[in-house]
Amino acid sequence: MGRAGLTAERVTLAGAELADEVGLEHVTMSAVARRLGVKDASLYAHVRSLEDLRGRIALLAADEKTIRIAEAIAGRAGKDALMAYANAYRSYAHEHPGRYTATQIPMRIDPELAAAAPGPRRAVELTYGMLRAYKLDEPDLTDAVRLVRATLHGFVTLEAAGGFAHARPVEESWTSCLEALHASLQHWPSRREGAPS
Amino acid sequence: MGRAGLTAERVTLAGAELADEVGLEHVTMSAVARRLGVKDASLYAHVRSLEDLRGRIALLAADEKTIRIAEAIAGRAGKDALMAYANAYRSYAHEHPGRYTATQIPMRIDPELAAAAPGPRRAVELTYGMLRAYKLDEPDLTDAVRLVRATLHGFVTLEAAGGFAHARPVEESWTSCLEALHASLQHWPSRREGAPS
DNA sequence: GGCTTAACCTAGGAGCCCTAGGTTTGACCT
DNA sequence: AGGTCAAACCTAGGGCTCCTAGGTTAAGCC
Repeated sequence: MGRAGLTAERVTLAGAELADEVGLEHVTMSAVARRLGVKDASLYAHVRSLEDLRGRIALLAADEKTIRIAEAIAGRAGKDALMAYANAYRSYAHEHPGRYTATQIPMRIDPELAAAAPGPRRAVELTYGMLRAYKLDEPDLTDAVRLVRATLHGFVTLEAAGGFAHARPVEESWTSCLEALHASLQHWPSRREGAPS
Repeated sequence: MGRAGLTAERVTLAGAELADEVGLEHVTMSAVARRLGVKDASLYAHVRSLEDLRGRIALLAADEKTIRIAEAIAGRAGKDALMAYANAYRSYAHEHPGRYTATQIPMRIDPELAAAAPGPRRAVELTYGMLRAYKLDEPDLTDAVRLVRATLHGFVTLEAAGGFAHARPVEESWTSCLEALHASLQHWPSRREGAPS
């Protein structure tokens, strides 16, 4: 039988696809190997361990998500940018639930591997840049970044976990929450006057 | 050898303790059995499966967390109640990280078991009650509940995952975010005038 | 004491992670 | 074209996990 042409990237991608289909917790070495038509032992030439594989999936997801967001907010500012950011964030989580949950694992990733991945670092830069229009100064700016990340992450994960059982359509709560978030940023507590539309 | 006097509750508690010590993903039938001085097969008389055990831990955690919050907000209202609620929420997550992560798992819990546990249902009631002082009407009220839950859950999980690497002390960001959240509730977008202090 | 129930056991199958060491393949070099 | 070498891929197997089936033992009740 011919060989599959495996590589760390291909293994990671197979794992990511599997994660989206069956959930990250069911991503196993054997399952990935089966999907690639290969024995599980063969994967260890490309990936150190299952945990390493999960870390690579997380890094891949971070990169993809960052790119999505960057495209979405390009050329926008203020409220426009916030909405684009949030919607890109949420739609990525919807389309790639397994990859997204991979990003929440406490990062015990190979440091040199993490250093090579631009995703996480760039994501932070994007968020700071997106908030620039609200004219916040440090340390308020960092607090605001954390509020935005917490709100989006929290909403998306609660939604995925089925935490919103009420009759009210989730979609409308989502836009309401974004409006409220925008208002928070505009009238940040420790600040005097308003900010852009 | 004498018998251990196992019961579903004791097994669940052992699992919860283990989860807080080593992380929920390392809570295994064998590990719980070892901790109880019993063979793993013996646990299946009390708990249907590993997933069932995880669900029971989640329910236990939901109950405990709800009680904590209820005690914290008793006799308070408005901003006072919001702060007490949030701090109780976060401190529970800090003290019981394993139990807390159990609450985020997509609930495939035995329905009749879930029906017997008052935690989740009561938690919702508490949150709605806590927000009463902000005088929001449906559907804004539900949206606000969702915003509060998302913000708290998001902040706490990002914090636990080591997502706040910046120099800014997390504690101060936390109070900032709560101030912002309070302001959001006070000036909810679709509403005219302000609300209580 | 006998009976019932439940608590706890041993034995074992199947699947998973990962290591050690062997074989084959493809690409490059002369 | 034939030789070389590193990589890709394999088989074999140990140890751990979840879970089932069926047997034994203790506790409570008449």
